[in-house]
Amino acid sequence: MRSSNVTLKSIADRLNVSVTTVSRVLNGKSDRYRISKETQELINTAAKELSYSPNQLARGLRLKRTNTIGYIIPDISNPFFSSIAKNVEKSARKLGYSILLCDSEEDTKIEENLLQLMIDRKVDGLIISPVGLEVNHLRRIAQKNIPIVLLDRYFPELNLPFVTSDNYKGALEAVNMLIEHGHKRIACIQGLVNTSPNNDRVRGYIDAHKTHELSVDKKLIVGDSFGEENGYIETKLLLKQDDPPTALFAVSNLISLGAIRAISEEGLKIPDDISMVSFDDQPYSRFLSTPMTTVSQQNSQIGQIAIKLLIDQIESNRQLEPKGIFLPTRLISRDSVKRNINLGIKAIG
Amino acid sequence: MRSSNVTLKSIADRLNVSVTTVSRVLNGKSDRYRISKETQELINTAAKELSYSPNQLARGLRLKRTNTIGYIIPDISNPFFSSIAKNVEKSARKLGYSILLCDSEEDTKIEENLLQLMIDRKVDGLIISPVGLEVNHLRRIAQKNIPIVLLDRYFPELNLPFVTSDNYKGALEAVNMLIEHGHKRIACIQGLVNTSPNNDRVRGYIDAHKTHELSVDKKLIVGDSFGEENGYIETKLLLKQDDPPTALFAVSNLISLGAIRAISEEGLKIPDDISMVSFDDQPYSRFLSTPMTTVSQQNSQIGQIAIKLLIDQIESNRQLEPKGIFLPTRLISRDSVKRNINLGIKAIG
DNA sequence: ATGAAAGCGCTAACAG
DNA sequence: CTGTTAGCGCTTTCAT
Repeated sequence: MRSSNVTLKSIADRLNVSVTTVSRVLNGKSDRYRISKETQELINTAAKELSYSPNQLARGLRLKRTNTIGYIIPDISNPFFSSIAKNVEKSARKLGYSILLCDSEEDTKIEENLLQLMIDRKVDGLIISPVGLEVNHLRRIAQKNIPIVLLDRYFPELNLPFVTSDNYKGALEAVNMLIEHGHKRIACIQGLVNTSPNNDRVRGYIDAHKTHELSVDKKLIVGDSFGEENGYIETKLLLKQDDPPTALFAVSNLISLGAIRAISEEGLKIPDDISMVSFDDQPYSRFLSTPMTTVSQQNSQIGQIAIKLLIDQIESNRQLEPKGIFLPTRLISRDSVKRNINLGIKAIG
Repeated sequence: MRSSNVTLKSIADRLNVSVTTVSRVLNGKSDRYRISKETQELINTAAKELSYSPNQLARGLRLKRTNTIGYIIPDISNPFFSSIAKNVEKSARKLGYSILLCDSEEDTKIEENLLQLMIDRKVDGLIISPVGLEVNHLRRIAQKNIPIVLLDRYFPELNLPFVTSDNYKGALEAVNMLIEHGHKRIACIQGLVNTSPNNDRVRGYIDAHKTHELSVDKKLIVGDSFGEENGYIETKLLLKQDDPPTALFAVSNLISLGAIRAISEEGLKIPDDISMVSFDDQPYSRFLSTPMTTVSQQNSQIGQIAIKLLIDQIESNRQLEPKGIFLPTRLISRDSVKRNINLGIKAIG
């Protein structure tokens, strides 16, 4: 029951023409094949009347082209990813592509299955924010010459185009600022370890110390996930240390939410008792009980650029010489950082 | 270049058997067709060796079944929708379905096109959070007997299954509480007018007044979109009124963010100068400068139930007797509501 | 226990 | 100016 089934054939039969002709007219190739005005008329009106619409499955099978893009994200409910997803979908749609969306739940195994699933569904290309701990499944894709663009997370050792924020510089700038405000014990609550955004941000954190000839206390680099829970737990522990940090560098928006929870539970105040800066600006960041100083990423550009890169690749039918694109971040100063008076001699700003 | 193309045929040729046999074995129908153990072996190993994986386009064309669900949302970057999307995708994936995701940008025209696009792609069913102002395109779908479930927004006049929060009761409870705290001039900043969640919430707002034999000042019901901007603008205007409200009922999380911005710009404090309660709890709600009293919805259940309902419909191959499911909300009290001392005589809690 | 053939709906090569 | 034919990769009916 469930089908309308107006096909090229049904139109052809009804008008006593061949499916070829119908196909040609309906695909705007009337001129190239010099189809008579009358048959054009006939076919067009019939198609409209029956509200014909081509079966994209059949079309895709024949053409080896589906106009759909596979999109794999580690967590669509994370506002960072969903704001990017918005622009990925929108840009794709404007260029005539649809999005097959899957969530890998930060699980490499799931990601791997999803990848196969998308290949089987014959997507024209892939945008993926990989979990980032394993490369081999991605390398396999690359070898199959399926157009692909990595988003947010990349692999230095892998020759694939990617677009991401300049996480290193963003972190460097943020931690520099903290140090210049007199902080010497700055904790870094990291996300998923060995993931490029994480590594780059931690590297920025460390280099900021080096620049200021400050040693890094390894015990102050903690955590292992981009989630809220991680921020909460690690902050709890940090605050219990013998020599607790005077400032916190939270590597993601969710981490900082967890950190805030822990800090307030301990009856402490930001920035009076502890200063804080967080990666990822969010619409609510400025309205938090202490408006948060953040490192803001260009979420809308990231998605757009990734799609453009990918569709270029698809439509030019050539492998892109793989290049990585780093987008600059912006440090947004609000109220969560205070000069550290204990030792804060060097006045600033 | 771009293809591996291990097909049933290529396996069949290599082993000198028919594609039929290969198909049967690989689909686990060996027993039913009494395929010999040897050929089974042969085929299975060959398939593994070549890492065969069926072309889902071909399969879908033949079977008229794609195991994909079309999902249309008005704004994936809205954390309310993205948290639902998380569970829609996850539940679908667990049951063997993929999600074709599109964003209608709260635009009926786009929504209509998207609907056709999904039908052409032969999705097995549809989950849609419709814009909600127009019904006809949805009615048309219903008539085509394509399984569909409405999410968040529904149409009383339309016989389609839906799942949504009990917006009426949620609003009723919230505004009741405000009134019982002595507020008599409560503004309601609404979302997209004539949309079911909006209408139900506004109705709750009005009925709360009726219950307490309080008249409703129409000038206090303002706004026209679920976005942040709307919250900002309307709050600005409200605060300039001759007899400004002592409390605000914001119909969405984004609206409340806008309202907060306006309130703080005017140098006012929540709840000292104005009380506030907002629909939609978010992870950050408790950390706002004034922890926000909210009406919390069961986002994860909503998505799950919608998918279950839809897949039931798909796999039972029958139209569901369309029923609407309303999920209860929960009022989370925090610090954004204060007893109104001006006239607040009736003490409470 | 296995295969041949038809067909899902479409496009393209070739033919006139 | 139009049509015939083949085929994309798969499943299923009907035969044997």
